[in-house]
Amino acid sequence: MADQTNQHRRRLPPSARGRAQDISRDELIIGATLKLLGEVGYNALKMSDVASQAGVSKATLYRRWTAKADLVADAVATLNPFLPPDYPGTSLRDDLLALMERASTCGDRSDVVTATMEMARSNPDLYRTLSERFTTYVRREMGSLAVRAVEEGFAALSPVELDHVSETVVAFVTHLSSPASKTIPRERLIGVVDHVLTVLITGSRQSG
Amino acid sequence: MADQTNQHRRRLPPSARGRAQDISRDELIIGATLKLLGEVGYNALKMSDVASQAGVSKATLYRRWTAKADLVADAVATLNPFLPPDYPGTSLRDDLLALMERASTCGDRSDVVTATMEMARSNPDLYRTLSERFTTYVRREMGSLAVRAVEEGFAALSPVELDHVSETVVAFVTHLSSPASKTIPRERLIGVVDHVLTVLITGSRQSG
DNA sequence: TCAATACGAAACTCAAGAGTTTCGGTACTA
DNA sequence: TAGTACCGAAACTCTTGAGTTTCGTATTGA
Repeated sequence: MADQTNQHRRRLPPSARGRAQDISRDELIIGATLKLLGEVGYNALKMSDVASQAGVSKATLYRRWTAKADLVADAVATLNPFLPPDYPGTSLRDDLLALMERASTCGDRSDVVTATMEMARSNPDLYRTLSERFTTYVRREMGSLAVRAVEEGFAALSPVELDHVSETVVAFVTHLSSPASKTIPRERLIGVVDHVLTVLITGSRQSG
Repeated sequence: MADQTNQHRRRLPPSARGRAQDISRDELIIGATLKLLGEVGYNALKMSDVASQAGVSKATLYRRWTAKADLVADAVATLNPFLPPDYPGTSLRDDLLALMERASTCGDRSDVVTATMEMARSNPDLYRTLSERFTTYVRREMGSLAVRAVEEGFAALSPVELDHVSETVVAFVTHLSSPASKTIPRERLIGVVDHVLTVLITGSRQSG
């Protein structure tokens, strides 16, 4: 599992001679970028705000990234914490819910989802990359859930069907990530799990 | 069915005396706005471009709308052609596909969907309004399709279930409206219809 | 006919914000 | 210890684009 994340890193290389760059500042800058990105979105994000939020000078920013778009691209690319959710394992339903919650919060940075949509038009490549990464993550997790579903006695899903269930999860997470509410109400996630995902996986709906 | 669309019209009222405004220019301006909005999105949309595209002077624009946001809001509000699709009526599947196609093209202006997402962050109210209108439209059409499904012998869907199917349609349409491709590939729509919507409505999947 | 307003064209004002530069000083390396 | 590159702070340049104003002309209602 090689890391393909660094493929498109846009951070400028530090110089060979002279005083070394303080690498710990990278982290501060990326963190500040993500925080502000979540709060105000891409267009309203100001480099000067990033600098002051990171406790760093603007010159330091531009010593590492040549442009705002590059910095943001690298920052968002950092959003890897697509760790497997803590599956309660009590039921398929509960596990699905756990997955939805994890996916919709992106590891505690839910607002970045809408910020990404905002960037989509001007940075289609970046959008595509993130979108694919996200889908891949969900698909992988859904695969393991599907295995468990079979163990619970449900008919197995074909790979194609699994793809569609995964896409459904992604579609709902992005759709529900409204810029209005910071977090997706839990009831809505439950509704999707009970009335959509469960139906797709088990192939039958309960009366109601 | 009163028209609630004009509720928030932001166009300035014309003066009582003096030369009358040429109302036919409104149409040109709105048209140009929608066209450019689809092409370049909201942020990159320039008022001067709208003016020249409409064959109108910038002064004329500002005689009618005080700000870019207002013009765009009115323009997007125009996007009412949420007419019922031409249902082929040959099968539930075909009708679903027709609905998906209609919804995803918004009456031939598919790009506006992604432009709307771009505006979501800075204009949450506008986004909410459009989103609700869209959902309402899909929900209404889905209702009539559900009736037909019952006639074909499928178990009836509860209102709650119908809501979720409708939301699924909306989620997929917005999700598939990538800024990359102008139109959503038909195969993808078919995939969603066959592997998601049909399953949700009929409550069973064919062997995959 | 006349006052009021619309129209296009084009020059204009203004604010915001990206990116740069300078400076006084610090830290690393050879 | 000399040279180089780092750092923060702050002033700076420049572009972009929204919104305004002016002017010469065309309409309209009274």
